[in-house]
Amino acid sequence: MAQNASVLVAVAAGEAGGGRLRALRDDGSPVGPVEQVHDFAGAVAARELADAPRWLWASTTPIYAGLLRHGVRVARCHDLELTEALLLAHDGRWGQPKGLPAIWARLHDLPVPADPPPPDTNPPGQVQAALFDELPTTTAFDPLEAVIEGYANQLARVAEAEHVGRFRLLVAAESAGALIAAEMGHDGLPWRADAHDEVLAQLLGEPSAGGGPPRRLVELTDEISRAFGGARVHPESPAEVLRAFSREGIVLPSTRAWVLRGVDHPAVPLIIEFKELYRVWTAHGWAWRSQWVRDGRFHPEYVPGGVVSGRWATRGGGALQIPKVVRRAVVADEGWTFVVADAGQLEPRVLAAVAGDPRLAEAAGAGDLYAALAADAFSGDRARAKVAMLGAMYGQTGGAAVPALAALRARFPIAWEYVERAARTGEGGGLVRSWLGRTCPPAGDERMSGEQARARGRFTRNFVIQATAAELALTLLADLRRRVAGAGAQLVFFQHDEVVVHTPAERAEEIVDAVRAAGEQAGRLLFGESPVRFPLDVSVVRCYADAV
DNA sequence: AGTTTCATATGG
DNA sequence: CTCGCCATATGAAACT
Repeated sequence: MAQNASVLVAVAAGEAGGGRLRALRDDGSPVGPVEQVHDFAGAVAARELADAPRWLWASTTPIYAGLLRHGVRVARCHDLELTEALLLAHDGRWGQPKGLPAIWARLHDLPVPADPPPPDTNPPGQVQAALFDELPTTTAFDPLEAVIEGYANQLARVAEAEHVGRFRLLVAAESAGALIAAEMGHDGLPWRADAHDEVLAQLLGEPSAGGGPPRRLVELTDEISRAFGGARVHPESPAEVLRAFSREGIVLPSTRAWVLRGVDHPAVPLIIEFKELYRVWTAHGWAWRSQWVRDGRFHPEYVPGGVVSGRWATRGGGALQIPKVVRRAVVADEGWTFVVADAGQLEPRVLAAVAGDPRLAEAAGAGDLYAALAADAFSGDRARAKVAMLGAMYGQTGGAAVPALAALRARFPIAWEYVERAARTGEGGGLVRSWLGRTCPPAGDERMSGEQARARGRFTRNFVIQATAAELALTLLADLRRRVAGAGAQLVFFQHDEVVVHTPAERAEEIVDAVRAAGEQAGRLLFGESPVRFPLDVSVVRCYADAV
């Protein structure tokens, strides 16, 4: 590549499919003039084919959705708004407006406009960018110039981060995640209506004609009413269920399933079954499918960085809470298969790595961390080792796990101190960061009561682990995306520590290797030559429900 | 009637 | 074992 070739291209999508582009050097300084194009997607596609630059834009979600609809994909980008959120939080300025107009206004000492509210739940296919409809009308504001200025400013601020190299990795991973989220939402998760119908028919019976409760729910309602002596009870109403029990002399604090399980009454198993089925009917039944599945694909709208810890969220569709039974409907296309990979025991492994506790790291070098932990410090009792580990990461203080926690503390003092320190920082009103530098939001109130402070301590204690786990998963995903692109496979689902690849069946072994390589690479990128391993449980299955 | 909160389920 | 973390989504119940 020629010495002055640009590696970055700043863009601003315009109206009617047009847009403007400007090539930049590595340091963010412009190389050539502003290029005005009428076919924005076409221009991006041509440039991507020529030398695959890093695309610099205000926000991936709206711009890339438009490109994807034109069949255009890119390898790399820098998402200005997501990066701004990371930088503001790193600076203790969580929650300030991060949209392009706000970024620009801060640079020019002008009043900072509020960000537009997130869009309401969109019906599938209607996700549309209105990004540039709501910009200030100031003549000085130019979206493309604002993107370029904002980038130069962000480069300088990133260089001031506490751990610069790590923070750069975080910015890259966050931006790559935004590309992947848009692609996954666009491509969708294979969803077979006939298999879904089979599950629903088996659980619920046939749907009723008027959209009312299906046969099995009607039957259960009758049986429950009979179990209460014949008076009509609506089991979907917790208040009514509590009243029905109290008429029988049974007073309950709630109708939660685990409370009911402790009650000896003929209605209990019926109510529990009703709740499970009612849930499937309302949240993942026929109505859900007609809203979210089209042409054999479920299209959720992922929100990268939507959770404070850096995990993704979704808007609508409940993609991250698909019940296991319903996953029967996720079936690979004919001649295709799924490679499902799950980063097991991710959070304790992350703790071992970030704390640098050699003894815990040794356990985390094993395939089953809890078993290794048990052999080391819990006389082989794996279950006890696991509750102790979870209790330490969540800040458990009471219950049966207390002696196990003491054993953990005695045996792994360095890891223990790492989470304790995070908790103390939170209790004292301080901020904590993930390994790559994602910073937690500040406490809501300046002065915290004792219980509030303890709750805040549990939050910051867990944040340092959960947020680091999220960035390991994101790094893995970004690396995997590069690896699967050449095999004609697609990433179709991602849920915190689990990824599903849809691949031509004959390429499955290649994808399995790619997944394992991505896992190892992600561990190395974050933690260098740490002995901690991040092994993946990998299944090759035609149906998602069959993944182990 | 429309909006907010509660209760309960699901996922990690 | 319901404890301690992060979420979304639904309908019912409680409000304005």
